[in-house]
Amino acid sequence: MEKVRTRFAPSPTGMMHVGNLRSAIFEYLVAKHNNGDFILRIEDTDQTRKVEGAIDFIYDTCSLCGLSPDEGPRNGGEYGPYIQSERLPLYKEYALKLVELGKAYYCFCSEERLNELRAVADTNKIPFLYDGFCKKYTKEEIITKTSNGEAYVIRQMMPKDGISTFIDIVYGEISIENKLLEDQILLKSDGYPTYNFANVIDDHLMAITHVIRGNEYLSSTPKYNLIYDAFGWEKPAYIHLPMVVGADGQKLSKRHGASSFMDLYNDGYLPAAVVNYLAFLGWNPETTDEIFSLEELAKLFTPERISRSPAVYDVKKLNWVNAHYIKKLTIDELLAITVPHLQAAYDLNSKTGEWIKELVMIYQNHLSYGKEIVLLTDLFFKEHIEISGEALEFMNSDSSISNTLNVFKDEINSINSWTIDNVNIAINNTKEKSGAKGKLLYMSIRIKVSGQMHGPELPDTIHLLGKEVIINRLSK
RNA sequence: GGCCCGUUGGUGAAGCGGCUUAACACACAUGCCUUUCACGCAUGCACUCACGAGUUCGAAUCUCGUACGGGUCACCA
Repeated sequence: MEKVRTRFAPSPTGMMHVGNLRSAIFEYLVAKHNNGDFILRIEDTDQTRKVEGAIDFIYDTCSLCGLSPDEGPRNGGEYGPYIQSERLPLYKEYALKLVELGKAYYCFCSEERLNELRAVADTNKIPFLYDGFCKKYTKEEIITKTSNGEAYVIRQMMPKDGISTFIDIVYGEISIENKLLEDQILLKSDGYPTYNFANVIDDHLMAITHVIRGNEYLSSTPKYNLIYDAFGWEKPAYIHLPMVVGADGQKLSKRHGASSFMDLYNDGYLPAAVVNYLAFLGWNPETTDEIFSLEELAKLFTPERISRSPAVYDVKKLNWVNAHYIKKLTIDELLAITVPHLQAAYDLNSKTGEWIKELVMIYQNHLSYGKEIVLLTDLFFKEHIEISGEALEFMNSDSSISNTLNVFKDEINSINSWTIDNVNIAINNTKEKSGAKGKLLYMSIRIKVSGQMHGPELPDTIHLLGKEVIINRLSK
């Protein structure tokens, strides 16, 4: 059997969006499930949108996520080059071949004429399709025009009747009437190919067996198939992925929060957790388990189980998955994703390394992502804490509370050696001397010293806060 | 507007003609655990699968229509 080859083909336009990453994951998974190769190809045919450094970004994201390409611009391979701007002569050669085959033609139409055509279509409320005006030129006319330096593009010549049908592994049989297909541009006037052309040429030349991409390409796939047919090439298997949308059902974009992978990474999300979560966007294994490593996913992954309906990118679920991974982290790994955020937000100069370590540790089970540590621990860095809302209500709910807190303050004061055990003894003594117990004892103290109703173990919290701060807060 | 795709609970999502009295997870509620909250554990939570019709002994599952949502119609990918 021929070796399975998939490709991730991003355009280097900046950030790597979670939607792109998710495509890359699926592409990687299909390849690895079949012991195949995963290829990285850079589609930089739009010179106006090119962003410097974007290729590094793509590589960094892939390597953080464990999606290392078997072939690509940095590591090479026998099908290179893997950057489309370095393959320009190839596209021209194939475009010209297509002209010779009568499946493409030169077009000299100006932008003005095209705009007029569009305006007419618009007022008539019909879809705009290029009218094929330039098909009329003879070979001689074309030679004259081009040697005069007239700008031209090369357009694909579409059949005017019949129906094109293809099978998509996810969506099944898709049929589209040929008369709806536009004579799309293959080669732009700047000599660069369009995506529509370069993509097909490269997929074939690079021996890609499975084309995996977003379902926005579903309706244009027949156009690509026509190119394969014109050259007599074998067509790849198609796997179109359901779109990733935000909670409002709209296509995922900036306003849905941190949807660039690097933003997530910088906020202390773990790549393994993000990959795990993203793999479940529009796919699931038959089991009900949800936590899998990349290797496990590769074993399990079958494109037949990809869903057809849009997948909702849900940060709450991501948080849950990420929290799951955080709970398994070693202390050093945990420090790595939290301490930089603490440093950025608070003055840590007066704190010892031990203290910071203890702080981070008691929050390990409470953390959804690294940066959240800043939100959760502000009670350790604030000069004044405020008691309000439900917490204030609780403090006013029983007249015995202020006496309990006074007793507790005395107990804290009498501690000589500041240890968690001694803090515990102080709490126990307070219970005996004041008669307060359970919630009335613990919650009162918790609120008074932290201002919050939830948090890690109370003795741990008190110990970390320090005797001086505790006395201070109990005195207010 | 034409064409293509989708529509299961508060949310995400299984289900692919009888094994479904519709998984599982998040959220929520209750109980247990912990001398407190949380964590963890247990239990509960869709008399029903957008709506209408049809096929069938039998439909969330197949067909058609309607409604709603999305995608696509660039010298962008």
